[in-house]
Amino acid sequence: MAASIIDVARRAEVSTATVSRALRGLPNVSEATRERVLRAAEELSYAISPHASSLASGRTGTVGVVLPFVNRWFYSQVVAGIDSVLRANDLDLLLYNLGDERVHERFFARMPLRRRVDALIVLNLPLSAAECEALVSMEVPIAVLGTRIPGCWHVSIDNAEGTSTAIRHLINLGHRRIGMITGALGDPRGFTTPIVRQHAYRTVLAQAGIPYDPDLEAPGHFGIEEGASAMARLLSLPDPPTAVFAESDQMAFGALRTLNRMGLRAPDDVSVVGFDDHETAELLDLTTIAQPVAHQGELLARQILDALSGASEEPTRVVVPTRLIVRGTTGAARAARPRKDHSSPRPGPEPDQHSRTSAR
Amino acid sequence: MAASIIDVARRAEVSTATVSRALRGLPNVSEATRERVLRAAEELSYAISPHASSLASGRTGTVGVVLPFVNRWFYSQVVAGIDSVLRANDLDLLLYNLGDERVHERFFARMPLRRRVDALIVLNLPLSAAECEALVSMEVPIAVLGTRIPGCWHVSIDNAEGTSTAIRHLINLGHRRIGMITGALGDPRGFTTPIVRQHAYRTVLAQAGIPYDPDLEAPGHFGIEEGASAMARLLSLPDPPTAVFAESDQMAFGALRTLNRMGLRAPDDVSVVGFDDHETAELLDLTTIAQPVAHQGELLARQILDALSGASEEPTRVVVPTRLIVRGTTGAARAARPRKDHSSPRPGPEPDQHSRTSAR
DNA sequence: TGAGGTAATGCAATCGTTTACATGAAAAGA
DNA sequence: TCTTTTCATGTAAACGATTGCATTACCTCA
Repeated sequence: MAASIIDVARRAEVSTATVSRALRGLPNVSEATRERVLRAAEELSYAISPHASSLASGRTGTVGVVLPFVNRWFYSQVVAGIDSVLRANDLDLLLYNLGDERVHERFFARMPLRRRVDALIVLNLPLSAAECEALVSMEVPIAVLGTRIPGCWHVSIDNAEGTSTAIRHLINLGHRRIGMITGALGDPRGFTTPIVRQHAYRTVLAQAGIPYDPDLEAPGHFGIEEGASAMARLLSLPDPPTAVFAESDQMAFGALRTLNRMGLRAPDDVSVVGFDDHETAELLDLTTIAQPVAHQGELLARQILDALSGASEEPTRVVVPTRLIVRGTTGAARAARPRKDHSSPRPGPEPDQHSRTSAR
Repeated sequence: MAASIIDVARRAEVSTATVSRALRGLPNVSEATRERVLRAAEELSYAISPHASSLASGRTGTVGVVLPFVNRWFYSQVVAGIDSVLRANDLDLLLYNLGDERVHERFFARMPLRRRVDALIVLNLPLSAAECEALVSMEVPIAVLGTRIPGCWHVSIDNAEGTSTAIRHLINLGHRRIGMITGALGDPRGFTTPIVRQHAYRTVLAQAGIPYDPDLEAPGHFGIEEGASAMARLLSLPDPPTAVFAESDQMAFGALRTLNRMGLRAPDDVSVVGFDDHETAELLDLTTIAQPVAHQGELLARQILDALSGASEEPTRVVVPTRLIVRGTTGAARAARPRKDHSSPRPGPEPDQHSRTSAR
């Protein structure tokens, strides 16, 4: 049906080898023949068979992208970034959405990307050692966002730094009772980002001489609803926080909604800081730690291009900066206790003893 | 390096044909041999070469998804829906993001999906007749969301109905000066959805005996920012609207922000209705027309499965219902004029003469 | 016992390229 | 003028499956 390279060769009166070379712009083809071939291909509306080509050449022209949730703002943004640079280099993008645990397992049981892609981009996936091993054994370049896999290319933000900045911002405002709405900490699969952030949170508090209180860490699974209930939990504490750091804007949104529904206001009653600078953060006037999302996708794709072209032999690791964006949901701690005062009157404000820098 | 079917055949002491059949679970293979083959494959950690397989069989096991913006909430949601059912049927998803005009053109110039996918899913893309033709000429089943392409499978919402419902809701609340923040109407590429909605908007107004005023239609390009400035434009009219219908929640968000910044409030000063029921719509208490987004993706994928399995010969067309969700941004029209009253005192309220139903 | 049927397997052509190598002609150098 | 180079092109062997068409062995039934 569809024309094959043989038809083109016949029509241009050359061999298939020449057609192949001419069409791919390889050298050692005379201008005259090249043109003849191009014309023939055009006339037959010839389309190369990518599969035959891959089979023969061993290249697939395809990059696999594996991630947990396409439909979340963050990931879709990263994918867009990846797509833009991949596309510009004529690479196809094969998407694997492994949010569902079953799908995840099945993926690693069957490794459907084996021999199907020239490279792999892994976004923030929680992986067991065996799973990392499985990916690495595909023997293609791999670029990873967030997590670390030995021998792979890396892009990430400095989560510890970002988190510290957020917490220090709150401390500088005089807050001492600071809650954190954590990400998927309970998740048995173990995303690493939340762990790093939690650690930074604790460290900064410790540095500021603020005692650690496990009750102030409430899990929300990066969702709006979960963020909302996490906030509800925090507010129901005998000694509720005067400020809350949510490690994603979405959870912060949920938190704000809870405040609203309880008749409280940010920052008057509780200050709230998010993470990401989600597109609606500005809308809700949310103070947040911004990270360049789509840009990270572009960087990942660039790394892949480098790896593929052999431009740089050794995998690189790039850390992109975060930035504190102060908006309307954070403010100075009030001297008084927020509303619900059961017990334990708080000791005086005594601000800023340890903390110094706040943001860049 | 990697084991091929020949190695497996040798090890299991059968022919490659038998290996192929055994591995794919075809009949006419004795239990004993099948097991032997399976074991051999396992031991060699054999992975089939998808390209060789495609080349020989003519099937690719891949579905192409072509869309304008992966990073917008709506599309990422649809993609997630598609992915879930495709994945469950072992089909791969090749993503094509054609937001950029250049990329779009290049796509149609080179048709990189030709011979590369078993089927195509097209999301809401503005296509010229020639482009439709080009897609159809790929001779694979095509499922389309939103737009219409003759001979293809279709999923869509009833845009006219959804819009009418929104507008009638406002009319029933007593509004007579109703603005619309339209989508990509100015876009030379011509998305069809905005056109349908605009038409419905005009029709309902006409039915209600409300005179048409072109100034009340402000373009926002489905973006928050654009929605915001569209609202600003509407408010700066000599006789500004008392209610505004934005044909996407994102634009409605922008509109709300503008209201906020100008010190106005919904619904007290202006009622606002959105479209989509975006995840943050509830957060902002936005009245909106809800549509089942991920579900539409699933439907598209199912259509493709039907087409591929030959289950149903004729392409089908499914229209999924929308639903008015009344939240806090819409309210009864005030008798008085909103703030800015330059000229033309409005005639009395005279509500609901024509309109009847509001929602289901 | 032999014809006919069926289930399991093998043979070999095919899918449509790429690419190492061979070939020949023309250009360059001696 | 006679080697060498260099460049354009062709030949044919991969690449790694799938599948139509035998072939074989074993049943079944008359």
